[in-house]
Order: sequence, then C-alpha cells, then structure tokens
Amino acid sequence: MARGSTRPTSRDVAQAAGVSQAAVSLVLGDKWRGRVSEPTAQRVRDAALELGYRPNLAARNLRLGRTRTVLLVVPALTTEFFAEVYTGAARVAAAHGFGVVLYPSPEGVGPARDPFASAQAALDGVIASSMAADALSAIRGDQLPLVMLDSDPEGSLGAATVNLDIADGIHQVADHLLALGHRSFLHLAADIPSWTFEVRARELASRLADVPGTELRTIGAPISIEGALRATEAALAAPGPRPTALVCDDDKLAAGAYKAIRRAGLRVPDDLSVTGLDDLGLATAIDPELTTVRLDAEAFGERGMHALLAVLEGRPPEKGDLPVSLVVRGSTAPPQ
Amino acid sequence: MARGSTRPTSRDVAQAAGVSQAAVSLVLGDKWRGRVSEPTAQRVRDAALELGYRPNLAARNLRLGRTRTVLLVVPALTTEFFAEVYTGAARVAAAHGFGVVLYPSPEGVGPARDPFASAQAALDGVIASSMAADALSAIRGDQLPLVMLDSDPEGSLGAATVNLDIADGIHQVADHLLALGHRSFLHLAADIPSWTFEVRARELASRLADVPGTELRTIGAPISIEGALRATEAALAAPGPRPTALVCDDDKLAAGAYKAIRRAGLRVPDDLSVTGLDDLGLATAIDPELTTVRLDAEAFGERGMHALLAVLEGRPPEKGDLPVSLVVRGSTAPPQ
DNA sequence: TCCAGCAAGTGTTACGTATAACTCCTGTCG
DNA sequence: CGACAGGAGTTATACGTAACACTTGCTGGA
Repeated sequence: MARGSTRPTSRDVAQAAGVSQAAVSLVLGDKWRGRVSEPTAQRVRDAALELGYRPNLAARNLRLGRTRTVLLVVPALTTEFFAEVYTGAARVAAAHGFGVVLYPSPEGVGPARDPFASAQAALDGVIASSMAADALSAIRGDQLPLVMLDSDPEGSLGAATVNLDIADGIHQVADHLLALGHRSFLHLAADIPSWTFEVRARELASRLADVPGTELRTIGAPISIEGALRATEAALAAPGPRPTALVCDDDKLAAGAYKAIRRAGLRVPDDLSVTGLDDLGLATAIDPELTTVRLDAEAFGERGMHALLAVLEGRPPEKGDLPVSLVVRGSTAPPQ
Repeated sequence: MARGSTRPTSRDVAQAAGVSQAAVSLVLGDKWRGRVSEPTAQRVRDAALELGYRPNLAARNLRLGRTRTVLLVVPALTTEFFAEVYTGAARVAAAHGFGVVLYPSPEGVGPARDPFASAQAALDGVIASSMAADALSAIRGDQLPLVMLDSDPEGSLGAATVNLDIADGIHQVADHLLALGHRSFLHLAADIPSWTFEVRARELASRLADVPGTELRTIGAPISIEGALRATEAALAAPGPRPTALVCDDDKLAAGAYKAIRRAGLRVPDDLSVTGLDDLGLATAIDPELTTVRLDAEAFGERGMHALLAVLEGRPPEKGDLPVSLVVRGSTAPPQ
C-alpha cells in the first residue's frame, strides 16, 4: 500500500458527503434510481472525486465472488501473433466490462507451469492456446470456465474450442505448389507438441497423397530462426535429390530457412520455393517476400473472448473455424 | 465462479481435518512452527489436498492489504523486446513471491488509457515503459510505487528510473560509421514522443557535431516496416546528394528501410550502410545481417523488477545504466 | 506445593464492499 | 380521515482470510 496515508474507502466518502456507506455504494454502483435523490447523489460523486476514491477491488471481488477478469495463456510473445490475439480479446472484453490478464509461458517453448501462482489475480475464466496446454490440468482442477485456442475439438475434455481453419490453409499451400508443378516437398515442422502443428503435418501429407508421384520428407526444428537455420542446413546437406518446395510451419521458420538456403549458395525461389504460415511483418521484411497463409489474429482473439463470454453466461459458443487465406508473394515459383 | 458446487474454503478444510480455521491458516501459511503439532499439520495438509483447496485470493488480498502483484505497462508486444523484458521481470518477481501482470498498450503506438480498468487485478506497484507514459497520471493518482523504464531521470517526478545506456549505443554506432569514413548521415527516427528516442536524436547529433564536415538529415516514421518503407522511399527520392549511412532508431525500422533501398535499385551496404538498434531476431533474418546495438532486454526487466522491489521495501534502487554493445555485421561498410 | 513457561491449539475480529431488509416521512386516494 | 404507496435513506450482514489475544493442559524448577 502507499506509504504515509492509507487510501480512502467508501466509508470516508460517506462521511465526507454526510451519508451512509450504503448510499455511496448505491450511487457509485449506478443503482440509485429511486433510492437516492439527485442532489445527494451529486454530493456523493463530488466527495468521491475530491478524495480521489478508488474502490478496493479485492473487497469488491470478495463480496461479488467474481472478478470480471480473465486470463489469456499464450506461448511466449516473440512474434506479434499473440499480441494481436490479445488485442482482439481485450477489445471484446472491455466492451463487456471485463479485463484480460496475459500469461505468457516464460521460455516460449516450455509449457506454462502454474499460471495461478504467477497471475495472482483471481479469475472468472481462462482462454488458453493449445501451445501452452500443460496448464490445462491446473485449470480444470480449478473448474474455471475454459476456452482453448487451436486445439483438438475432440480431445479438449469438453472445453469450448476456437480454431483457425489451418487445414484449409495447408490445403491452399499444397494446391498452390502442386499447380506450380512441384512434386518433391520438404516439410519444416515445429517440434512443439501441439494440435495446431499436428494438423499441418496431417493435412499436408493427406493432400499430397492424393497426387501420384509426389514425395514428402519432414524435418523438425524449434520455432526460432536459429533452430530453423540449423535444421534446414542439415537437410540441404543430406544426400539424394534436393526437394523443390519447402513448406514451413510458420513464418519464423521460413526466415531461418532463407538463411540456410543463402548459405548453401542457393536462391529462393529459383532453386527452392518456400512457404510460411502466419503472415507476420517478418514475411515481407525478408527478400524475396514470403508466400504464406494469412491468419487474422485479432479476429481469433475476439472469437475466443466471445466464446468465453458465452460459456460464462451458459450460452453455447459460436461454432465454425475462422477462415484463412493464401497470400502469394515472391518466394514460390515453378521448379526449374 | 464454478457452476454447480462452490469452491472449498479454509473452513471446509478445517472441518475435514477436525481443527479450527485458524489452524488451517497457520499451517497453510507456513507459520505453524511451535504452534501446531506435526501430526495435526499433516492432517490439515492432507485435507486441503483432498478437497482441492485453493485459497481465495480476493479474500487474502483484502485481509493483507497487498497483492504481491505488479503491473508491467509496455507498448504493444509486436517484437520480442518487451516479451523478454517481461521474462526477466517475471523471473525476479517469482523469486520474491510476486506475480507480474502485463498491460500492453492496445494499439501499439497510442498510450495506455486506463491500465486499472483493464488490469482489474489490484496492484502493489507498477513498472512502466516511457513509451506508454500517458498512463503516468493515473498511476501517480493512485500513489502506487512506480518504476519507469527508459525514461528521463530528471523529469520523472521522483519515480525511480531504470535505463539502458542508449547514449553509449548511439555513440558506438556513430563512431563505427565515422571510422569507416562516412560523413553524410540520414537518421530514420521513430516518431513516437518518448525519452528513449529523444536520446538517440540528441546523442547522434552531438557526436557528429564533433566531427567537421559531417552532414545529418532526419526523417520520422511510425515504428513499423510499412512506415519505415514509405519514409525511406521518400527520403531516397529527394533531390540532392544521397547519404551514405542510414542510422535507424530500431531494427524494425531498419528492416523497412532495407525494402525501400531494394526497391530503389540500391544495395546494402555498397550504396548505403544501415544500422539498427535492439538486436532482435529480425536483425539476422534480413540480408545482409544488420549491424545493430544489442540491448539485453531480460536484464532490463530484471533490473526494473529489482528496482521496484527496492522501492516497495523502502530501499534506494540500484543506480547506473545498463551497458549495451555494438554488434557489427554485414550492413555497414566504407562508402564507395 | 505452586507458579512460570511453553506447546497446541481456539475464538474473534477486521479488511472494504454490495445488497437485502428495515425505517421514517410525505403525499394521495378511497 | 386513515391507510397505504412510494421516495430517501439507513442498518446490518456476509464474503474468506490472517493474525491477535486468549485458553487449556502439562512439565519443570524453586
């Protein structure tokens, strides 16, 4: 608490305005129509302003048994993707009188340990990315209303899920590369266990399986430029015919792959076409600009918050995946 | 709160263990040495585990008058810089039993409006980046202990400040470019009003003023790849001799400048040397890799949290700026 | 023998708020 | 003229926790 004097309470305001504490609560809680006269209400408001009164949230939360605060559990914020998810969620939340507290999994890769020890705030609900899924047990233990982002709709133990249509995105990537004439593919996969990445692998393999004469190899890498660089370098140094198309699980991996390709003395897209997924700012910062799948992160966050509000009010959350779209840029071309 | 049954309280645990609520509080609060016998304490712990008891934080906060939670106010998390600041701050906080709640200024550029309406958590203190300085008035109004990051040590109204030695970083950049033989400079400045950017402009100008025959022009841009691209394009299209060195306020601006330079048919570093500041992952994702100033964001966050803890305990915070270092890569070379 | 001192607890209270239940007063209608 | 409806408040209480002050039984020293 502040040094020196203590913060004014509703009782202090009441005394200053010459009314009871209950009247202050009524007026400031906007529930005074027909209970307090207008002049008195004004006196209370003036006194509150004068004293710089701020309600004690701990007391209010205790009294009401709810906090109007929700937790957003995300992997580390090393790209703007989850920052935008937060923006969308926070906007919707604010419109409904809720606040959003962010819990970024500390090291980016490892799962969140105990979001409730760290985010000391008491919570009404949780929105969690499947990339931080290990927090799930603690959350379920608390019986908190839960919405999962990009998570297996079947395996989420009844929690509501909000998903991007990643499968469709991967299909579009595959179709685009196939149409260009590519037949030999390398998949640079994120080596984080998460449903969203499983979908990429499954859908890519399934789409290519429909086309006779295609080849698909897969390598894993941690989601970082360094990690992708090393994995791609190793793959390019491997014996055998070089693939002509490199499908990356996200834009950051693609940026790392670019570096490996340059170091190997090859060029994008002449020697190797590359695709990403996310459409971060990074996608247009690298040269050539990256063909990638655009995800609407803000809409994702909005939808997540809407779903959580629905759960909190006992309504069924909206169904259906969020659409994504392929953005074709300079990193893909027909094989030589 | 959870649907169905209500959460167990310390009184429920007491009843299950056959002791008083006070005993439960003592045992679980780890203050029972010499007050409760070991067997009884164990019974209480078992009962708590059995019932899945979690203390009600609102009640605890109300009782104790503090929350062991601090707020970190940052500009939007569109780069990993503030994500790392958070990581550092959260690590130190956790070691002292504190939690950190993040308040990212919604739109990235605009200042935070009311961090306390959104971050509903009750707070013991605040760490704020100077880039979100408009929140200051609300914070001061609440008399909350405050630490400012990268803020004017003189003008911060007595709040503790923790700064990176940006001035030294800019000096190193200037000296490096001068040593290479550059005399005609362009400064791509972030057009956000913030002390940290004022320092860059001031120190660059002052260093160049020491060397006769140097020229310095400045252009402003919003901190985004698009913004930097447009500003740099305009500058390159301007009449008069082209500068040979482009000093950017941060790496993101440098990435945008790269694009403008490519579009103008020029090359880095042959036609134009470019420098950044931050040493984000982006710095090595672009080609050629960027000469930039490395900031230790995690150490920055740690230092910020240490300073806040010091303020909370009435100790004087550690003085002195955090060192930075120039990282020379491929984007700088002697002028042709 | 008696009291001090300690272990092992229990009873009670306060934190600041929101609200249900109550009181008092004034004007109006049957 | 009496009763009653509503306006304008007030009083009292509970939310769950932490901690202060107290009790009880026992042991050991004078």
